[in-house]
Formats: sequence, C-alpha cells, structure tokens
Amino acid sequence: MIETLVSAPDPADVLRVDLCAIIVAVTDGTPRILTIESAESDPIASRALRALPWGPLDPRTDRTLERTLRSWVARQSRLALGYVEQLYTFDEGRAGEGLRRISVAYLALMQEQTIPQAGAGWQDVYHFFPWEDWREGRPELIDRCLLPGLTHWLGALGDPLQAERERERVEIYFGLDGAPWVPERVLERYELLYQAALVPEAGAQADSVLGLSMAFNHRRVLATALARLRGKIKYRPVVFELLPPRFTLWQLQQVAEALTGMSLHKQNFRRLVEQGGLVASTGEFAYDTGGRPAQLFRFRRRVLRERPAPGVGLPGGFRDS
Amino acid sequence: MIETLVSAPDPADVLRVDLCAIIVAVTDGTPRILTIESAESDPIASRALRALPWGPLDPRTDRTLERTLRSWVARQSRLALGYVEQLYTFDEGRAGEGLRRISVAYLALMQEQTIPQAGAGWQDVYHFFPWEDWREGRPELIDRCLLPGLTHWLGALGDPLQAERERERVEIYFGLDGAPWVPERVLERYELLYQAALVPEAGAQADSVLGLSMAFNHRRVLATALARLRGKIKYRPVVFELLPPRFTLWQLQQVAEALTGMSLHKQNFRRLVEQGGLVASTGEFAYDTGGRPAQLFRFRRRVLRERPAPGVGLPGGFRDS
DNA sequence: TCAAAAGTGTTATCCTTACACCCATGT
DNA sequence: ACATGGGTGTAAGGATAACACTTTTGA
Repeated sequence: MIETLVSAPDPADVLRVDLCAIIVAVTDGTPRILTIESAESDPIASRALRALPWGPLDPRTDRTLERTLRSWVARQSRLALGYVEQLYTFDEGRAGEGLRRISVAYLALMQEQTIPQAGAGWQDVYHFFPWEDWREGRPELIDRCLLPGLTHWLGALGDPLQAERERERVEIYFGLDGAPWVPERVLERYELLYQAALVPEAGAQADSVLGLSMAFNHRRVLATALARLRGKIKYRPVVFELLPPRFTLWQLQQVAEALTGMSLHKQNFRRLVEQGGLVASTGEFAYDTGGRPAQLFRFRRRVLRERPAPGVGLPGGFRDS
Repeated sequence: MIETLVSAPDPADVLRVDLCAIIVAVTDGTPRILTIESAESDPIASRALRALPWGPLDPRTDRTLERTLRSWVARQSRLALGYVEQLYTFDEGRAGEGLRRISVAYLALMQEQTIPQAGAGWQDVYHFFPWEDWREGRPELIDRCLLPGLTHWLGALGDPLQAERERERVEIYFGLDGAPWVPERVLERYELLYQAALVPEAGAQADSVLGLSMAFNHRRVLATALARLRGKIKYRPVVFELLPPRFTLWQLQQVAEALTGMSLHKQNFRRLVEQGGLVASTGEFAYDTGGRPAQLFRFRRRVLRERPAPGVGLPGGFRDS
C-alpha cells in the first residue's frame, strides 16, 4: 500500500541475495554442466554469455533457500533437481549501479536430460578448464600456455619476497618441481590464473585456449564446484547420484575418471569398489558393452553403516594403458 | 535525504544478512569457543543467552563478507582473528516481525586469549554436546539419556515406514548395532536429536543434561563447525592454527584429541605425525612437561608440497590407556 | 625412589599396487 | 580369428596397529 507512495530506495541500501546452481551430469565419460543464456549479454561482443541458472531470492517468498533454488531451476530449464548441496556463498561486491549482491551457490547432481528450453544446454566442464583433464596424460596446454603466462606474471611482480611466495603457490598447485598434481586443488589453480590475469572473469574476448568464459563470476563458482566434487567423491558415495540405479563397473569408473580428470587402473578400481562394499551385483547383465556382457551393479546402501567414509578412492596408480 | 521522508518499508520486503563467527581455541586439552551475551535475552528465564559473536551486514559498508566479520568480532570482543574460513549459510526463515534473515557463518581458529569485554568468554565445546566427547570412553549419557529419548521418539512416529528409516539413521549416526562411531557426523547427530525434540534450539529450559543451549540456532551452527573441523583435521594441517609456533608432540596430540573427541594411541600418533613429515624438530626442549623434557617441534610447511592431503590421521586405534 | 611423561623398537596384519592371465561376446 | 571389454589370481611392498621396553626429568 505505502509502496506506491515512496520513491525508489537508495540503491546503496539495497542488498540482494541471489541463488545459483551448478547442475552436473556425466554422460559417456563427459562431465557436463547445465548453462543458460545470460540475460545480460556481453557489452562488447554483443552476444549472450553462458551463465549458470540463477535468480534472486525474493524476501516475500516464504521458502527455504534450497526450495527457492529448485523452483528457479524448474522455471528456467524445466528440470526437477534430485541431490542438492550448498556449495559456497560468494560476495559479489557492489555491481555497477551500486547494488550490493551476495550469491549462494548450490551443487546439484543428476543424470543428463534433454532441455526443452531455448538457450539452455549442457557444456563440457573441461571446456572451461582444459588444464584440469589429465585423462589422456598431462595436458600439453600446461607447458605451452599456462606456465609461460604464469612465469611472465611472476617476473613482473615488484616485490621479490612476494614473487617467491607466489612461485611456491604455482609449484604446489600445478605440481611442479617434484610436487604431485592434486586434482582437488581446482579452485586454487583457477585463482592463481585469475590473479595472473590469464582467465578474466566475464570479460569480452575471454574465450580462449585457456577455456570458455562465463557470465559474472560463474566460472569461479564452477571451479569451486569441481573442487568440492573431486574432494567429496573420495569419502562420500556421490558418484551414484550421477548414475542410473543399475550400472556396470566400467560406467562407474568412467564417472569417477570424468570427475577427477585422471585415468584409473581398471582392475584395482574394481577391487576397491567391490571389496569396499560400495556396490552389490544385481545378477543382471548389460549386453551392449561391445565385448563380453557386463554385470549390472547397484549402490549398496548398507555401506553407509559399515564404513565411516565410503567413497571411490583415488589410488596413486592412474594411467591404465 | 529521502530516507527521512518515507515511512518504514514493509518488513516483508526486507532481507537481512547476518554474519556470525565460531571462534575455536584449544587450551590444556579443552576445546573452547568464544561466546557473548545475546542482546535478545531469554523471554522466559529473563537471563542473557549465550550467543556466537554476530552482526548484520550493512550494505552501505563496502567490504567483503570476511572483512566485515573481522571488524564485528574486533568490536564485540577485541579479538583480531587469524585463520578464518567460511562455514555455511543458514536460512533463518522469517523471524517474529516478518523480517527475512540469512546468516553466513565463519569458522576461525586461534589460541585462547583473555577477553576484556564483559559478557564475552570461552566455553567448553563439549558442554554443548556432551555426547561428542569420547576421550574417557563412550559417554554413559548416551545410554542413559540419549537412546531412551530417541527410542521413545521412534515409537511415537506414526508411519512405520518412516520409523524404520529413522531407526536406521539413529543406528548409523550413533554407532549402534555394529556401526562404527564416526566423530565427524556431529551435525547429523544434532539434527536427529533436534527432530526428536531432545535439544530445543534457543528455548527456555533448554540447558539440560543434554547440553547447554544457545541463542537463535547457534548451537546448530556450532555443530556444523565441529563437524567441519573434525573432518578437515584429517586432510589439512589446521591443528597448527590452534598451537603456538613451537609445541611438543604431546600438545599436538592433545589438540587432535580435543577436536576429534577420541583418545589416540600415543606412539602411533607420534610416528604418523613425524613420518608423515608434518612436523620438524627445532632442537629446543620444553622442561615444564612434568617428566622428561620434550622436544619442541614446528609445523613443517614443506609438507604442503609433498603430500596431497597433509593432516593428522585418525587411526582406528584409540584409547591409549 | 617413584611417578610421569618422552622416546625407541619390533612384529603381525592388512591394504594397496602392479603384474599376468583367462573369459565371453560381436564383427 | 581377433578386437573389445569383462573378470580373476597372486605376490611384493608399504602402511597401520598393538605390543613391550628404555630414558630422562621433578618431587
């Protein structure tokens, strides 16, 4: 009632909370996320930018954050989400108009479905982070593009003490000089590249050999999600959210490999998973495997009671063949 | 300028974001958090409730979330925080007056300091969760109070199917019927007890043999923090944030035990920590140990480069003596 | 001398790793 | 026949768990 009488509030007083969803699926060994076309298009290239499904939280709507998110996603892409967990809350600072924004990101796992909505679609995660996919061995892009860029950045730093600290970060996070490559350090690597201005957020000409860009800070959000997923897969049975109820061990392995970005030793993977009690055979078989028919397994719920941290371990041994 | 002219906005339109801090320290084997007296006191008992340091985010203040938090804490308790990480974002729903609230919680680790501020002080974490401290063996309170309460709740559930599901949760989370006790399931246990109405949030008469109460949902926030900490200690060197720069292995073990709530096997703990490369001897000794002088160690930063997940493992073997 | 805590050594056991090899199906 | 993927067995190596035992201080 009074609303119509007052003039618009000072933008500096307004605090907006947005929700956004990283919806992940793995199909045929490709990890993908759902993107939509951002309403706010690229000012320079004047084309729509890829964005994560998102929307503002309306304080009038009396729902929980998670329910609001689900309804946003349903409206934007006609998807009913299953497994959802809160990921992180990002401070977006003050946007152009002086509006202060906070965004709460959620991670959702599902099986890929076709999206009827125009503009929405599934994108290969590694198109955004090509250096994170080590399934075919160490990506040559690291030596060809990343390290030269990082070295140049290090060289341009004024303070030699800071340069030394930053060099250590580069070595640790990118697995140089004897340090191991640690798949779950996705965010640390992204932030390093961002600091070095190699992966601009939401800029024009941001698509490059160093990956596709996204609207806002959504590429950073995605990096956070991949890091969480790579970590969590090892101690929680999240992989099964990405698989049908019955699956072959090879399918399971492909999902694990897709997420971690590493090739795993087949026999050992199978044993870990079976002996770990993570799966149980159903007695059924899949005949469309291209070779000998494979047993179909299901997730063995009882493992939750038996083991403190049931997940698919990332054994040291990758690179099967 | 216009502010003074317009009437107050409809509370239903207002969205407030609060920040709150769980500040943890461990001294002499006791894990403690910093609490303040809540401004809003208990309506029934008419005494001040314990609360976590918190404050609203002012959209005019152009800072990041974390910086805002630090300044709030400094104002309320004169503490300068060191290590800080974001914990979780809670939906507080709609408070009495129709105001919608979101709160972003942060976890901070430090060494205990005396707080000059009146009302502020350090509280033993296990006073809030007495069932979580297994250092002296399985707390008898579990069998005496918790399980009877939970069993009664299960019995009162209408739907037998739901009762079966809930019984399984009880068994898994409280380590019954062959299931192991998993220290990091703090939140799951709290939520179960909350559902069973055994640990009311922010109510009168909430202090009981089942632990002290806190204002708002702060006890739930604390449960989230303890869960995070118990999990993280195993793959990140967070313990060292709670210790002075030089420490004895026994101090280190006490901190690890305090957080996990389990007694650890002394010799094996020492070996894991030393062989794991987590610490390095300084050559100095502490003579005030009550027995033979102990070597002083320091955190060995280089382990960050050598090991993917450097933390103090929780070996299966607890209960030293 | 005794209590208390630090520190060393050893062995059995289990898990991981890395091999090598066999099986069943479609083309 | 052979390519492809499914599936089994085993032995070496390393980490963990559970012991027992010695050393050094203060009271």
